Amino acid sequence: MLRGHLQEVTVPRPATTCDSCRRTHCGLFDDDISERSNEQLLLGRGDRLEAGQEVGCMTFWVIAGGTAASCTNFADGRRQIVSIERTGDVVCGLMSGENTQSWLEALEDCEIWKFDLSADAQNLRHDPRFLAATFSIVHHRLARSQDRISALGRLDSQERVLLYLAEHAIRHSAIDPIAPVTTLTMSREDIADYLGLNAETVSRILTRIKKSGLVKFLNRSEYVIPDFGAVERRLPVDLHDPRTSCHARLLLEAFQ
Amino acid sequence: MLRGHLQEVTVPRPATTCDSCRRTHCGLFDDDISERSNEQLLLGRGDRLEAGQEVGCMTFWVIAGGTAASCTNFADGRRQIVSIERTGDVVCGLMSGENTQSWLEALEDCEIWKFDLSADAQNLRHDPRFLAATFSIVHHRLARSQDRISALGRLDSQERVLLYLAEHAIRHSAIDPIAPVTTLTMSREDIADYLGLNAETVSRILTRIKKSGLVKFLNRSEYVIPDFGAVERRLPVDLHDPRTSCHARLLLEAFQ
DNA sequence: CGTTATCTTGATATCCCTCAAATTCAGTGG
DNA sequence: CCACTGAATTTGAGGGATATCAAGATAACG
Repeated sequence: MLRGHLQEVTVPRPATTCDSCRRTHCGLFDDDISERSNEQLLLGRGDRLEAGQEVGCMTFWVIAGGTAASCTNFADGRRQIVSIERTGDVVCGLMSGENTQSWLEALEDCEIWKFDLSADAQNLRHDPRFLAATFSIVHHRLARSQDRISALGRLDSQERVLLYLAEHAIRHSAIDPIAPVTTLTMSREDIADYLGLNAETVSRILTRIKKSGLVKFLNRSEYVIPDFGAVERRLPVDLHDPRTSCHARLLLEAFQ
Repeated sequence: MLRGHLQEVTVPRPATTCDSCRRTHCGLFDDDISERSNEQLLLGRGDRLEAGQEVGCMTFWVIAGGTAASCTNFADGRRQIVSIERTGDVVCGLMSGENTQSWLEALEDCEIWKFDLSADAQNLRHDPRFLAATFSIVHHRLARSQDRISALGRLDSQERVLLYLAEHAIRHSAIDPIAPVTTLTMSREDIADYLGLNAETVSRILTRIKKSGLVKFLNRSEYVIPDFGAVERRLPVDLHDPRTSCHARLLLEAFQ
C-alpha cells in the first residue's frame, strides 16, 4: 500500500560508465536487470511504503536511487529510524516485527524497484541460490543492526553525529568516488531520529564539530572531512567498508 | 577459544516431563539430540567464549541452560550487551562484525552445546533445509535487534527497565509456566549494559518501580508483576510472545 | 519579493552519570 | 549460631549532557 502524494520525480543516478560504480553497485543499473522488476516506484520526500497483509513475505524492494528509511513509530508518536536504505540496499516485508508500526519512508526523492516473488514462492523456498541470497541480505542487516545497538547504547551525542558523518561520507564516496564533497541528504530531524537524539541537539553538535575543524562545512548540507584519520581517532569504533553492503545483485541473480 | 576459569558447574534444567517446556524448547533436552553436539561447554559466570579465526562461520553454539550475553567492547572499555541468549537460542560466529571486539559471555552458570559443521560446509552451503534454518535464526535475531534499536533510541530509562522486567517475565514464564515468581538472573551492571544505562541508575529505577507498585519485589532478585496490563499500558510498545524465539530445533533438524 | 520550511541559537529544566558512602547479602571460618 | 569479609546493591550529592520551549536566522520556493 502506498501512502502520501506520489508524483513523478527525477532521481539522480550514478553514471553507469564509471567502473567503480558498477562494481560497487553490482551493475544494478543495467536496463536488462531492471526489466525483471514488477514495478518501478518513484517516491517523493516523505512518501511512505507500508507492507500490508496482502504483501506477504515474498516482496522485495530494491533501492535504485535516493535515500529511504525503515521507520518505526511508538504508540505516542516517537519516531525511530531503524535503518537507512541507500542505493543497492534490499528491503523486504520480512524485516518488520508483527506488532510494531513500521514502514519505508523516502528521505529524499527515491527510485525503488519492487519485486513480488510470491507467485514463485513454493519453488524459491527450496532454492539454494535464493535462500543463500536472502540469508546474506538478512545477515548483513543483522551485523549492521548490532553495531547500531552498541552505538545507541554507548556513544554520546557528539560521537554519534561524528560517526554518522564519517559513515555517510564513506558511503557517499563509494557511490561517487570522484566527488570531493559529501552531501547531507537527510534533514536534521531525520538524522536525530536515526541517532536517537533531537533535531536541536543535532544542530548544536554539528556547529560544535564544525568549530572543532574535524569536518569542514561548505554550507548547510555539504561537507568535507579534511583528515579522516583524525575523525577515526575520535571514535572508539572501526568504520566499515560499505562496499560489502550491496546485496541486490545476489538477490537478482537468484531468480533471474 | 575459551577464556576465564572454566569449572564444572551445575546448571538448572527445565524438567523434560513438562509438556509446555517441551513445546517451548523444541525438545532440546532429549538426550539423543544432545549427542549430536561436538562438545558440551559448561561456563561459570563471567566466562567468555570468543570466535577466533579458526572457528570460521560454521560453528554454532546452542544455549541449553542458563543465560549468556553477546557482548561488544569499544576501544575504551565501554561495554554493550548486544543480545541476551537464553535456553534455545542459537548463536553463531557469523553474527559478529569483523572489526568489533565481541564475545559470548556467561551471565550465570551456563550449559552450551557446540556444533562445528565446517567439515560438512560444502554440502550445507547448498542444502535448502540448512539454509532455511539459518535464515530463520538470523531473521529472527534481526527482528529482535531492530526492536532494540527503537528501544535504545527512544525509550527513557524507566521505560527500558520496565520493558526488560516484562520481557524477562514473559520469557521466564515460557520456560517454567508454573513458577509464580520471576527470578532476575542478571546483575544490575549487566542489565545496565544491556539497556545502555549505568548500574546505579538501574538500581534507582528499580526502587522507583517498586514504589509505584507496578512490580512487587520479594527480594533483590525475585519479583512478580501483579497486573501485567498495567505494565503494558505504561509502555508504548507491544510485548512479544517469546515462544517463536527458539530455533534450535530447526538447526538440529537441518543436519541430523 | 514574500512566504514557508528548515535550521540555528538561547534559556531553562530534566534526566542520567559520576563519585562517594552506606547498606545488604552470601559466603566463610570460628 | 555468629562475627568477619568482600561483592553487590542501594542511596545521596552534585554536575554534565541532552530535551524542551521559544525566538531568530537562513535557505528554499513560488
